[in-house]
Amino acid sequence: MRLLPHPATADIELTEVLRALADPVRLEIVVRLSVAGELNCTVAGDDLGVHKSTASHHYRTLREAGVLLTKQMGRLKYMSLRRDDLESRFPGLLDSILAAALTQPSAPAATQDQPDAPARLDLDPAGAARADAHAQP
Amino acid sequence: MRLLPHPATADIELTEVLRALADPVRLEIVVRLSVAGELNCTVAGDDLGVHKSTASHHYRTLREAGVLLTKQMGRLKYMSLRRDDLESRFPGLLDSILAAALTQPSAPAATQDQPDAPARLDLDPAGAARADAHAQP
DNA sequence: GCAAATGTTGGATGCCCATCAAACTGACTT
DNA sequence: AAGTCAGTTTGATGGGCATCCAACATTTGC
Repeated sequence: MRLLPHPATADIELTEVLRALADPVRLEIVVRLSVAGELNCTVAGDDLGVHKSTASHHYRTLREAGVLLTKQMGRLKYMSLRRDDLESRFPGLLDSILAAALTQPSAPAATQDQPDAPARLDLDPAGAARADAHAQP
Repeated sequence: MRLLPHPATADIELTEVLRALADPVRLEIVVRLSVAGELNCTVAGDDLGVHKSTASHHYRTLREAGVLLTKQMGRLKYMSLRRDDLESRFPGLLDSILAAALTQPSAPAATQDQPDAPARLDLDPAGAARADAHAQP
C-alpha cells in the first residue's frame, strides 16, 4: 500500500478547491465519496457519462487541489475525501458544499438510460469489495 | 432606482456559484462586498489589477451566478451580496467561503506597487458616498 | 509467460474564459 | 449642446480545460 503525492494541508488553496468542486462531474465524484467513504476509480466513475480517461483526469484535479486522498493497493486505487484536512483548513466549507450538493442533485448522464430508476446513487455493491480489500492488501 | 435582472433564488445553481467564486479576482470582489456591504463598480474594482472592462465582466458573472445584486441609482451602480438568498438556498456556504477567504487573503496585483502598505483593504472612503447616495436618489 | 483488469498518459480537438483596448451608452453637469 | 463620468459591449487574443481515443504501465490470475 502506498500513497500518491498530495499537497500538504497548509498548502491547500481556497480557489483551487472551489475550482475543483465547480465541475458537475467532479462534484458528483465528491458526493459519492462522501456517501461511500472510500471508492476505487472504477466504482467512483461508474455511470458518470464520461470516458474513463476523463474521470482519471478529474481524480488528478481533485487530488492536486487537496480534496481527496488516493492510496494504491495492489492493482486498485482507493480514493477518499480529506475531510479532516479540509475542515481544519477551511472550517465548514466542505460540509456546506456537500449539504448543498445533496439538496440539489446533479443527474449523471448515464441515468438517462433508465428514466424510471428509483434511486440515483447505487454504491452499495462496492461496500463488500472495499471491506475485503482492506482486510488483506 | 432600478434593479438589473437577476436569477431567482430557486434558480441559483451550486456549481455556478462555486465557479463564480473560484476566480481570485471575483473572490476578492465578494470579500470587499462582504466587508463594505455595498459598493459601486469603481470602488469595488479599485486596485484589482485588471482593466475596468474585465472587472465589469466579473460583475456580470457574479450577478448571473446569483451571488450579487446590482441596482442602478442615477449614473452609478451599486452591488451587494445576496446573503439571505444564498443562505436560504445553500445554508452556511457563503459564510464558510468568506471565512476561508479572510484567513487566506489573496493579494491584489496593485498592492505590489506599495509593498509597505499597512492594510490591504481600504474601503472606508466609499462609506460616506454610499450613505449620501442612498439618502436622495 | 500470457492474458485480463485497472488506471494513467499522450496527442488532438473544440470550447470556454480571463484579459485588454477601443468604441459605445446613459446620466449628470455646465 | 457639449463635455464628463460610470460602466458596458464588442472584437481580438491567448491560455486553460473537458473530452475522447489510442497506447501504455502495472498488477493479478491462469
